[in-house]
Amino acid sequence: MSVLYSSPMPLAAASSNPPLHQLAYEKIRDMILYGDLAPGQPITIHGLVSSLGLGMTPVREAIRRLTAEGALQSTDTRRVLVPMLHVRQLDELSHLRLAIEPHLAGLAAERISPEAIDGLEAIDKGLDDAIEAGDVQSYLRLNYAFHRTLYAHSDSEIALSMADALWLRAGPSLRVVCGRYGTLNLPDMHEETIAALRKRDADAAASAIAADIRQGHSQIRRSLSEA
Amino acid sequence: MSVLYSSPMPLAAASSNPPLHQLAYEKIRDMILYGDLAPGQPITIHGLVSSLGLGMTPVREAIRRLTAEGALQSTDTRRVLVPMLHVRQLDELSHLRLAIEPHLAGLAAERISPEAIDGLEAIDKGLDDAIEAGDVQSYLRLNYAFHRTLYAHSDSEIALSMADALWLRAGPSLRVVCGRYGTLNLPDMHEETIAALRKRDADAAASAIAADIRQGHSQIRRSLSEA
DNA sequence: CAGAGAAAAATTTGATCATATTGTCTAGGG
DNA sequence: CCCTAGACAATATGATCAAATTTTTCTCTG
Repeated sequence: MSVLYSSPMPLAAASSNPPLHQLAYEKIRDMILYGDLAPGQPITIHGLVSSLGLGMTPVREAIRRLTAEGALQSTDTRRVLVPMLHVRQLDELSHLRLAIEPHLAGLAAERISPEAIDGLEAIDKGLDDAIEAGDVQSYLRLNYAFHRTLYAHSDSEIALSMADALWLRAGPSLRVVCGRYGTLNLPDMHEETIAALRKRDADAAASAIAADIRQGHSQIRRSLSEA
Repeated sequence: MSVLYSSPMPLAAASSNPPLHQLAYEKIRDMILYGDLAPGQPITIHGLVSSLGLGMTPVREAIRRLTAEGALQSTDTRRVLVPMLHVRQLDELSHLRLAIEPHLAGLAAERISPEAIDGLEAIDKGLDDAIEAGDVQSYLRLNYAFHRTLYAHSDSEIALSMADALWLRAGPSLRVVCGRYGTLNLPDMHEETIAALRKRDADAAASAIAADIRQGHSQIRRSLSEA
């Protein structure tokens, strides 16, 4: 599972701290991000209520939040589903990600510490292992972790939240690609990125991330046009 | 964006159609967008419940949604307030708006119809009147309407929703500027924009909107640094 | 009499509320 | 100055109502 709460107190009684709607949000978001929910799949509140073991209110609030972020879509008949990405929207996503993420990477390059770069390298190492093992779950988690961790060093709150929203929109489709082609032909530009970070070269870092995004999206686009 | 009710019956009885949480969302959003809520002002659920005359559940869901969009901010102590924009975040907003809105304007320029341009011109005319009359409410509404209407022609769902979110973040601060300086020294680049649209000149439209954004933000920045 | 299609019942699902529970802030006593 | 009661606000529950979908039933035609 993911790193949930950083407990300042090592003792018990930490489970009730975060509000349930927050917990529900994180769980559902992860389901979307890591492909447990397929594009086009309808979501029912009751289904989530029973599968998450939470009450109705927190789940509904989490759904509202995710809908606002574009991770879910509510139809005119008040039903909710995982959005299906069309080519048109995928191109939009590419454009927006290219407008935001390289910029974040550039800012991060100017601020990130050597230790944090080591951390990224460790993530990337795990990523390579996951690719070799064909472990799609881990691949998706670590790939996201790499980007998210890097961008977090940009110190740009708002842009970061927009990048998050964009990833949420791309998530389900990424999963579909992996399900179809496996993890083998998923090269990335992470090593180039890390090299740029070590040199504190903002432009190079931005370029590497841009290339990474282009690569990934061309995979998704190919997969989409075949379907 | 809002595919609300495609009424099969053109007659009345449409007041109960949209879900209350949707209604609550729109009302609160407008309060933020048009400056009825000041930056830093704390929000209480009960307050909104009684002032909007709605139940607690719809209001809560609307607040979650707005929080997800960055229009509201929830503290670690479970309290909600209108975010206060700091210079740092304002610069971020500028950068993001400049990355997205000129692009939307350019796309719109390639697609918009002459009739729609006339509509924009009418909005701009109303805007000038509002400025002369010192009517801040109308100014904010019409200024938003001008941009929003233009961008809607870009046919870019996702970017449009991000632009909306950015406006929501900037809204309260814009209002503060107007409250401080009135509407008189609020020049805009709308006429240049309209001219560019008539020529179907995407680049010129994008430049005009970029200039408009820079102007507006320099006003806000000045106001912020004085406070 | 078989089958297409419409009407109606049943079921599923979403929306909302009243209320109980839990957590947070505040003011006064130690 | 710290600590604790109580007032206040947010969170969460489960029940109830309404809308929508699916299934069933019925009728009418070929």
